[in-house]
Amino acid sequence: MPASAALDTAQAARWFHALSDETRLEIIERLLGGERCVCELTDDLDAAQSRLSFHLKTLKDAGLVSDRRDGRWVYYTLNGSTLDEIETLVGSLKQGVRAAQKRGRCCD
Amino acid sequence: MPASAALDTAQAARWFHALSDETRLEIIERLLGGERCVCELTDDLDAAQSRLSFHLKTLKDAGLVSDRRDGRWVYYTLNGSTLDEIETLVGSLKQGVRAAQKRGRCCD
DNA sequence: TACATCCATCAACATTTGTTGTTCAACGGA
DNA sequence: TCCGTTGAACAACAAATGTTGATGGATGTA
Repeated sequence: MPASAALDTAQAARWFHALSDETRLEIIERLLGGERCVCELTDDLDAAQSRLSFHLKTLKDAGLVSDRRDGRWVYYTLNGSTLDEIETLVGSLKQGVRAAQKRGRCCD
Repeated sequence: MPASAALDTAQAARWFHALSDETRLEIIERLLGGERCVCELTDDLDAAQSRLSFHLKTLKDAGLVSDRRDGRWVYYTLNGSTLDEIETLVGSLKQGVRAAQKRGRCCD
């Protein structure tokens, strides 16, 4: 196994892009408190419904949140397993840097 | 102390945005092998120099890489400590989700 | 059935990003 | 000093992204 497995840059870019917007991060912050429906989020964030719908779709397409319909409401939840994968990815980058630093030190 | 300290969404968005582009991720992949000058990167990635300069600036502004001039060359390195911070951030989100799931399970 | 609410989707627009080619400053070698 | 190389910065353009307001489908209630 190589020090850092080849990075799936396309997947990583999708994940990080989903996380790269302040509105979406604020949504995530709210979802840390547990499941929320869109109407709660529009209230909390004082944002137009279509705007939130757009961002929720972005988060959903990236696999960061899941939705569940209950009657008239759609509830969104954070997807823990995707966060796991992202943490693993960042961790492996970190490890790669450490290895590179070690090599740098020994062979300069 | 709240389950998850308030997220610095502006900072987080800056970091994730820097990581949200495939070209930049490929640069990072190369830097995992250690310090590289711009000319090596243009060769490796077969990209225009001004394009790489643009992406390197983005990475540098986000604090993900540092540069060092040596004569005619400028060498870029990954910034391990920023990756640490990002990993911590993702980790704390993850922890937040777990806590939320527990709450969900017990009080439904 | 008629009506209100919740939310996804769409079009139009504004803003932000990324690309390409060019110019210019800094540096080292001849 | 003159010349070639490295890489940052800029302008012009192209493409992607986010915002707003409007529409319509699905659902629950009177």
